[in-house]
Amino acid sequence: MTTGYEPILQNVAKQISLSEAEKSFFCSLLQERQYHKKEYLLREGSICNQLAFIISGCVKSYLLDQKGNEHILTIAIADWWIADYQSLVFDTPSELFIEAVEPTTALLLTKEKRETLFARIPHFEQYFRILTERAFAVSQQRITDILSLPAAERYEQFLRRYHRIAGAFSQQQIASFIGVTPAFFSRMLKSKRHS
Amino acid sequence: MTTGYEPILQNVAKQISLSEAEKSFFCSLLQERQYHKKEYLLREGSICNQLAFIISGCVKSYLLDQKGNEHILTIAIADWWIADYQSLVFDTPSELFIEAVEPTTALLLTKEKRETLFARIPHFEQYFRILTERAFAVSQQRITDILSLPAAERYEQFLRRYHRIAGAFSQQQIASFIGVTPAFFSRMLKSKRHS
DNA sequence: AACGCCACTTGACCTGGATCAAGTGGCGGA
DNA sequence: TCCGCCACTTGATCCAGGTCAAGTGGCGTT
Repeated sequence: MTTGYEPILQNVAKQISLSEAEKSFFCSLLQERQYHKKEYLLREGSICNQLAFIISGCVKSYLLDQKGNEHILTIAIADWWIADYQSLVFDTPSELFIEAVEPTTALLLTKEKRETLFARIPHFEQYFRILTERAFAVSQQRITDILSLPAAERYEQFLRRYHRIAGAFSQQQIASFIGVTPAFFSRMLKSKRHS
Repeated sequence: MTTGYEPILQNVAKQISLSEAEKSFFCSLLQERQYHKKEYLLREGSICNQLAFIISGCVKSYLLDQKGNEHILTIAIADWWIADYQSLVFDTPSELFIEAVEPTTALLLTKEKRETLFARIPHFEQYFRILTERAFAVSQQRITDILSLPAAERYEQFLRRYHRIAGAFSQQQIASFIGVTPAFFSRMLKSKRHS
């Protein structure tokens, strides 16, 4: 085992405990990959058949609407998994792009290899169950925020939840994440400053 | 075993197979409960410590914003699970109400009993992993819909996904689910009719 | 038959946020 | 040092959808 797998093993260890042999088997299923800034992990139209665990860097998933506007669905940094679950779970062509926001290193786990993993080490079912339950909870919260809060308060929420990484994102990206245009977002910040 | 557990056993059987003893143990953890129309399964402020599997009837989860407007987060009918995952997973007071839309029968599984279930029949980890992955995928889709589609198209999506149960809901509720006011929704339907 | 209730409709007006186009300003490259 | 690019700002105008208040109409009760 090289040391490159330490971050993911630590992440797994927070939920379940594994023998050395199991760790080793798990790591053998992963593939390390580097992405340069703006490189795609997934393109609209293709089927998402893998999950990516971010070792370093930063990644976003987004869709382009009819007018070509970008809407960011998720942001992932080190120690997070990212995938298009819609496509992964239902085996349908993805509507999303997943793209590196900065130079990024990730560990890839294909759908098939994940099945192998579940078959050999059923404990991983628990790991992914817990992870998905959390992701689902966060996703539900995002829906209620969008439905019930004005843009300025959605921005507050964003700052509360992502302040550690807010610096890595341009205003345009943050605007897209909270669901407003860059122009409106700029005005919003201005009105915040003198108040 | 009474026959009241058939629907949930069939639902489980779609994902995992169980021995008779396991089925019996699983059912022993469930509690059946009836709710009349407008009765609450969960109130804002309390901690959600159970999941509900709907046997018959119909249930909605929603939040009330500062102005008292209702925003429906999810709709659940027979054969679906419902809970406030935000509250369940992070042990925080719920911001949601969960309420019966019609007379409803549900099977309740508390958080603690679910843990017991996982400890005794680890296979249930897989069942809940699969369920949660689907729920998460649907939830992500809902976010992209809200971010990228105008109200009329969100209504189309609603009809596509829930047409079997659309009849059970008043216009006000549908309006709330797609995220518009009843007044605007009424106008939207009108303009749809002569076109 | 008359009443009350509740869902829905409709009109007049308002507003958060979008659109489009013209700046400004900082910073990296040759 | 100058240029070009790119992120951000700002102004003018527009529009989807909200708000509020006054109907309409169906249906269950007495």
